[in-house]
Amino acid sequence: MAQKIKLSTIADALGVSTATVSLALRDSPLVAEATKERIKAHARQMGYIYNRRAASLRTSKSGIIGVVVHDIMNPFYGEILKAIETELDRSRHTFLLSNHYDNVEKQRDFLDTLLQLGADGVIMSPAIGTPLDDIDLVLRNGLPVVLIARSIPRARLPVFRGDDAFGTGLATKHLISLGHKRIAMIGGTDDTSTGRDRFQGYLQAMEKAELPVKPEWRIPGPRTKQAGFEAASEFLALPDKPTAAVCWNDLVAIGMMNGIRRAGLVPGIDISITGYDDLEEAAIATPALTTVWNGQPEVGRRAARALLDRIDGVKDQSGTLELIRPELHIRQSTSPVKERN
Amino acid sequence: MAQKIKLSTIADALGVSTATVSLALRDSPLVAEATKERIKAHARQMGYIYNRRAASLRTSKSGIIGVVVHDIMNPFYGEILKAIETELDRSRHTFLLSNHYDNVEKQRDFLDTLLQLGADGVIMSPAIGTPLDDIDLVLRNGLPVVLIARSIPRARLPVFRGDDAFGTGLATKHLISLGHKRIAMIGGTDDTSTGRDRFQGYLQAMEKAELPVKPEWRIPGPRTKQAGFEAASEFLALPDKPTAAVCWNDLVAIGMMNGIRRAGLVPGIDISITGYDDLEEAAIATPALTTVWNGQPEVGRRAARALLDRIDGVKDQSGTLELIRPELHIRQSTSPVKERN
DNA sequence: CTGAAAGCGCTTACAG
DNA sequence: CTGAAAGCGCTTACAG
Repeated sequence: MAQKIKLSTIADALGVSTATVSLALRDSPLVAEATKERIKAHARQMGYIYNRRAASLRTSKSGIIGVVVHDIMNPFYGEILKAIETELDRSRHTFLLSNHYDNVEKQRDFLDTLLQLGADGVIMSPAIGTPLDDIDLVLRNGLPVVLIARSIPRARLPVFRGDDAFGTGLATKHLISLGHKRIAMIGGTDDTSTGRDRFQGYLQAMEKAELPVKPEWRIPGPRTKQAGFEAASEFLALPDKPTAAVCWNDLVAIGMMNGIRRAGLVPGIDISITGYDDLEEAAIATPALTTVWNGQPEVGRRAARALLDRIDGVKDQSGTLELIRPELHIRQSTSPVKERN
Repeated sequence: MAQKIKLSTIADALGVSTATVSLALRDSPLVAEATKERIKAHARQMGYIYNRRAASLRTSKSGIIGVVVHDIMNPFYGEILKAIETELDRSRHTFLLSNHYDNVEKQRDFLDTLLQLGADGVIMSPAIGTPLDDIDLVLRNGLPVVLIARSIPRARLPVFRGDDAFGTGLATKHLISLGHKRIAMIGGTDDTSTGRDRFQGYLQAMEKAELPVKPEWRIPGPRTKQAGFEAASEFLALPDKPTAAVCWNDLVAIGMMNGIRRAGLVPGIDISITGYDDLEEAAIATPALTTVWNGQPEVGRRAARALLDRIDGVKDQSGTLELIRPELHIRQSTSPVKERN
């Protein structure tokens, strides 16, 4: 590997100062056009590599934005990340990604790394049980935070997420309108705002229709395809078996449809199923999944925009809560009730 | 936000030098135990944040390892990433992730960022058409590179991937052993080593069994569920319709099974299907997918290990090619041929 | 339009 | 075991 080229190498070679080279490479109007061209050409030819650590040490801006979510392999987050990536690319920020797997320690390590690297901001879907102290530490050190998908109780932070109660309400009412009376709610946890809200939306819709809700009809827990698949047998063994299920998300719904089919029943005909999120996969599942669009691209885009605005000092909207309004997408996994004994 | 705490703040407060503080915080044996404790306690109490850019500027180590793949939303890469993450966490490296979407420019931008940040190494599944020059630039600047999943022709780099030709050979032979004679190969591109190898494995198995291969039976392109779903109708419209399909990967296979079911046929009975990769999802698809295990955890683990060894100067194994031996996992999506019409 | 100089916050020889 | 000093490679007032 050749001798390291730095600003002073170029400055010396061309007989100018490092200040001029620095300015020229960043296209400053302070440098004469001809000088600029000469410097840029030489830098290119020498294979000069800009040292961002040095610049960052001096300016205390790093161009790094951190993003932490539960698990990037979950397509729900994947779809949000794609939107964030698109926004950040446009602003030439580098984004540093991490999973916390709902492990508060792991999340804290990552936030620490961001602080050490002098990150410009962080977008996070907070781990279950994130203490306010962890957020305070970050804010005290001047790192702006924007939340996605989940809120943290009592934290004054901008948050972008869907209106979960409204969403499961839509799904539940849809099933009720198809004549279903015994409707289960499968998956999710009451440890997150999302979990509580989705369950509430279902409960309220049932109550409003004056339909009874048996405690056994709530099978909490499942959040993945695998878990949804396993929950199918539990569901099918329920006494006074429900004819429909509102699922926590599309993954659980798709897993459950697979499980139902394995048991010899036809999902969408024998049992109606709704999902949540409207992942790309929902439309090509068989039967195509009736689900609630949860605005992933909107969440990602707006969160990234809000953070960038904040970094650029455009505005400080701490405490903003933007609920994206979900939409019901009706497909083939729900159909009029067909009473079976 | 409070005054920034730095080494000298602590040094001044305790009446020692910054050198001592620096050493103490890194637990150097050069500092007396009592002094160390005093310094650490004070640092903790003051909320000191280590400035990694400053340290990195001085030491020219950053603790950052870059990882670029085609698309992290693809669970094949997701499963590899999980293994890499586990290895790197252990060594306290931060990993910087990016998708290149097979866009050479985007990949180059990312490599550039890594160079600017003084990354310690990079693990990449190179974009289609990656020029040797891009790799040379990175190597010339002292950044070690390890490849996963795909090779770059003529690049002397360690690469970790599955033995693709052997793998599709396994799948094809399995179908032949079930009596299938007309077997299609769906998806993948001949623009990557992987694509060429998988097609070759299929071809060779067919030839060895003296079965004819019609050009129409090769439907190149699909690599996602969506595309596999769409390819189903193309497949079903084939003249002299095949009774089985070797699919590029599990995503294509699962998409195709959905498409076949939509057309009123039963995948696994009417048409036998094989996947590739053995994603977690393969086992819970319905029917459960017969597929080829492609060693994602092994690929990730070994690639990370190799890079870390390289960084620690343990060894330089440029040119190593580690082919992980695939295994056939037989499930319900393949069954003895049942001639129709 | 250009240059000389200071400083960002660390770590590393070197001296004691 | 501890300290004084130099230097990593930039950028930013400031002066001209």
